[in-house]
Amino acid sequence: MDVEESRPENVEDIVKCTECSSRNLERDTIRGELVCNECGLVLEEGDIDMGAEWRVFTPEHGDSLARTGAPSTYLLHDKGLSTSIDWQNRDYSGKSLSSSNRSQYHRMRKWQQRARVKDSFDRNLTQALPEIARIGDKLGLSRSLTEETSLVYRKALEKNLTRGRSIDALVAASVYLTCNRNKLGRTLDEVCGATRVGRKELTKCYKVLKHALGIRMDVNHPVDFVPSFISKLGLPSEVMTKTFEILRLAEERELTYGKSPTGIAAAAIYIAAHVVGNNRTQREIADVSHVTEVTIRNRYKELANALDINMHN
DNA sequence: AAGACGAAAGTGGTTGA
DNA sequence: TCAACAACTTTCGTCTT
Repeated sequence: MDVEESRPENVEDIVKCTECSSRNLERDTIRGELVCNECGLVLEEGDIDMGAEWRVFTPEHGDSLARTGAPSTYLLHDKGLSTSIDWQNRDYSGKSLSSSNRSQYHRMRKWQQRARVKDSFDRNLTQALPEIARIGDKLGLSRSLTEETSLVYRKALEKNLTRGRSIDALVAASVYLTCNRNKLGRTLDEVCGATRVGRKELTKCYKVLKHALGIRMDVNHPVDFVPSFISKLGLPSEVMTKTFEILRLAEERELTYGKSPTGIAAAAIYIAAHVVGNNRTQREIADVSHVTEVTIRNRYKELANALDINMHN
């Protein structure tokens, strides 16, 4: 019943040495270790030194050395770098402003707004960037990836690719391109499903984008999809290792050319799962890989025959 | 009953004239 | 731009476990 007991031990909880039970412990902030002074056992390591790396003699001195602010980000149309003027009519100490000052601030705010979203470029971005963030969230993409996506989108804007195209479609294409470039193994349909954009429009935009930005993309390989599929199927890493082995052989023997990489990946996983004894049905694998059972069947027969793999065990 | 299998017909993308 | 083509899908009846 004691909740405190089940709580995972954190650094501050360690009060006794596990070796000699001494309470004479010392935290070495330079090395980031918690050391027992009696027997020398290191109880914790890899602790992060939160201190500044400079020495400060007066408070003003400290302020002058600090160089952090809010992080710059491509996800805000002005990269979060522009000044914002508070809407409250108070000065820095919280006192109300005089009426003449108030009208002055009103004018300043107005011009600030105009300067911030100054042209169609920025207006476009203020629409597109939240959409990128939204899609990224839906697809479970990392922060750095959405940042990269917005960078791609900015470049697309600079090349005037929006003319005659919807912002949403271009955003979706940017997301898909960034995913591909980083070998995330996201399928076209997944990206499609996270947006309001049709499949056809997306592929069209994607091609234009790729061409305009001069990005040479090596074709997707089956291996790129494996980690994502494996985790969706809840299969152990053992199966992943086996799958990679199968795929390596398959590429060597040129069994993969002209075939859909997702189909090959799905088939290899199907084989690997059986070999390892952690079976999944064709249906289950078909669902996560977005290919049909028939395709998995055709591919896995080919692979198993060519690589001489016995499935029945 | 569930899963695997394979035939047949249809669809969308690529290629080459 | 069009036809030919391979890969893939959908559908469905049959076989196996």
